[in-house]
Amino acid sequence: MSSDLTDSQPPSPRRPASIADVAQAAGVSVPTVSRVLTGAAKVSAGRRERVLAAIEQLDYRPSETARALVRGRPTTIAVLTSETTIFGYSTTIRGIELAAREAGFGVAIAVIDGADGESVDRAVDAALRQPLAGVVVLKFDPAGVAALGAVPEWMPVVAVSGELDGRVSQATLDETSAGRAITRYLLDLGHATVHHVSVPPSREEDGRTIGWRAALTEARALIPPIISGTWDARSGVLVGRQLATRDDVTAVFCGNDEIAMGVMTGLADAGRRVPQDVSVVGFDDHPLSEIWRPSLTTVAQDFDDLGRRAFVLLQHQIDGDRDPRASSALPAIVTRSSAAPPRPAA
Amino acid sequence: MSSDLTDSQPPSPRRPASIADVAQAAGVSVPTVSRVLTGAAKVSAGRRERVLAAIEQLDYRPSETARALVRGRPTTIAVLTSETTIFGYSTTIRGIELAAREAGFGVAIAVIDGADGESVDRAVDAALRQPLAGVVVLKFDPAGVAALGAVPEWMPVVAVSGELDGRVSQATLDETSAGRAITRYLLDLGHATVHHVSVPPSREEDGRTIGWRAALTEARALIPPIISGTWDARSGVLVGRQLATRDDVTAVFCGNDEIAMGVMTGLADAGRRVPQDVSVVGFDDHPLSEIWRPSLTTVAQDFDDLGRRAFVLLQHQIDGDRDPRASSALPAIVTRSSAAPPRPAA
DNA sequence: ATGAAAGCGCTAACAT
DNA sequence: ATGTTAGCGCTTTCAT
Repeated sequence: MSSDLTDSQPPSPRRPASIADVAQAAGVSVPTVSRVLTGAAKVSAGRRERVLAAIEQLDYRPSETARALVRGRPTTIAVLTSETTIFGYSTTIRGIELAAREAGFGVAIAVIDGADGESVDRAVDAALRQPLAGVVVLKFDPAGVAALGAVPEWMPVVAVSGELDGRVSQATLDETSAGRAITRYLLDLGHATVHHVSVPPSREEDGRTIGWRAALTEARALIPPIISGTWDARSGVLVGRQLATRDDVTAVFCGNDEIAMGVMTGLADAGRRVPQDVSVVGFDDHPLSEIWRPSLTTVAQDFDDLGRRAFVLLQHQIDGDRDPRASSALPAIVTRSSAAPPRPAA
Repeated sequence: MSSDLTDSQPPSPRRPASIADVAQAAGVSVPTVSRVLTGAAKVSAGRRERVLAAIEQLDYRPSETARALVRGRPTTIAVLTSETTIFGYSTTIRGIELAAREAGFGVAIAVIDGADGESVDRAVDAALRQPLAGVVVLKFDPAGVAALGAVPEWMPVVAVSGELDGRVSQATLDETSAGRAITRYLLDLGHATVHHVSVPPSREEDGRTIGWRAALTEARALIPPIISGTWDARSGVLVGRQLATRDDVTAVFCGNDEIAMGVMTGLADAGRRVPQDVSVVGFDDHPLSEIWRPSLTTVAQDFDDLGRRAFVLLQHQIDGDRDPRASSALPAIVTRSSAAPPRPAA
């Protein structure tokens, strides 16, 4: 006798409907609502209908927090990252998000402002203030490395990229092999050696740099000094202009595609042609690499998949697997037009 | 057969220590432990010491889940977006995150897979399962528009970009004025008219398209049919090749920089020079626009600031302000090298 | 099949 | 300053 459906529009409250609201609206007990929600026990068709209708009408969504409390496990994971706008980062994050959602987890994101202790702690603290089932740390750079160190022992965690550690689960792309392969590719084209413009490394030396050196060593080629770039493509332009002044530079392997584009621009600004005068290759397979002219020969990293694998690893941790696992994949060379055999020496 | 030799630590309980365990170990009441944890009230030095010691000894960590449940005031906001990898989106998200963290809020991110009802509901459900203080919807596209409609009435919400609505708080960039200004710029350069390649609009017609038409109308210029592009720069290449076959096209205004780069590539592939034969301008000021050759004349949108403004608006809503507010800013033209006066007619 | 009661771990309101 | 009493929103006994 209480719930006529006439009061169809409740004065939109500033708070979400609770399970009690639904129970009252449907004229059943709270556990009954819970039962239709979870399917834990049978509910008569009639009551189930009324409950479903009430849920619909009140736009009710169960509170994951309350569920987490009673079930003992949160359903949100956090991604710790220093960057969200760079192609590799954002694509990895998307991969994590997709995989997490399929598994019923939400994703929170915490941006680390810098690699210094205070910035890192602030970001990690901010992230850990919410109930978290686990954390994925994007360890593409020093800030990520620092962040990983600041995550408490007891928190399930997986690192993405970076040096293989063995003490923590890790999803990686085999940059070393890829760097070696693309350097080898340039060498096989006939270049005497390959110059290298690095991106800010997450450790002493990035995998791609290590691979580059390995290929050079194997080929007994001269190992030129590394040129340090930043994440900003504009730094590549400067490097390109520098390189244009040197006759001995015929092939350049850049730490990522943005830098490679910058280098090509700098080279072109100074009148050198790519690939006729200088071959340039990148790393990542940025969406614009194909559009760029000459189109960029590069290494395709499957960041989406990297993110997915990271989440799978994290789920193992969350499910109680204490042993760190590793997941690696081999990036593939994408041959386009920015690399060619060197011109015969004058 | 009971215990391994390695059982050096206190009998590691299968469950983490609770506040009750700490209270018991310290010989105080549960609220007292809570008080030293939160600092909500004074605790005598002696008891505080014992509590701290017990916490240390039991390796106790407060359950964020329980805290979240009891506090009621959520400290997380969610960002609903269909994209995380496109420059404008990811930069806006970063702006939101930074502003939110400064204010003590965490940021969850929910990706909308498509504009259809089911995808939208899934994303909104995923986001709303955790306690949320509010939601920011990135309404750059149809999926965002749909998502905004799926957010419950009672939830504080702000829309970013899109058509001005008045029924919801909204942070925007004045695309219409900007589109009009850059079209005007091309007209003033001497072009008879300006062709327009649009990006997928969030409504019938994007602000930049409206501005473009307005400028053309004001100048009594011919209004050519709109060419529809996608978010993929490669579609721009195709458009560019098409355009290259037409003698009447001397100026092209593209809906974003990636498309503009694609169009320039298509034009160049077909032997047309930019800006000598055709002027091309973009929208957004993508980081690579400056590196591109010829460097791209475009409209700089301050997405970071857009994100910040969105959060400020959301905080008003969260603080109880029921009235929708609007925050707008005017993007600025960045003059570079991809636009020039038309060649005198043959 | 259903409701009443208990309790997850914590903080807040109310006592003292 | 400290303990006692109530919940937060939900699931899970345990009766019926």
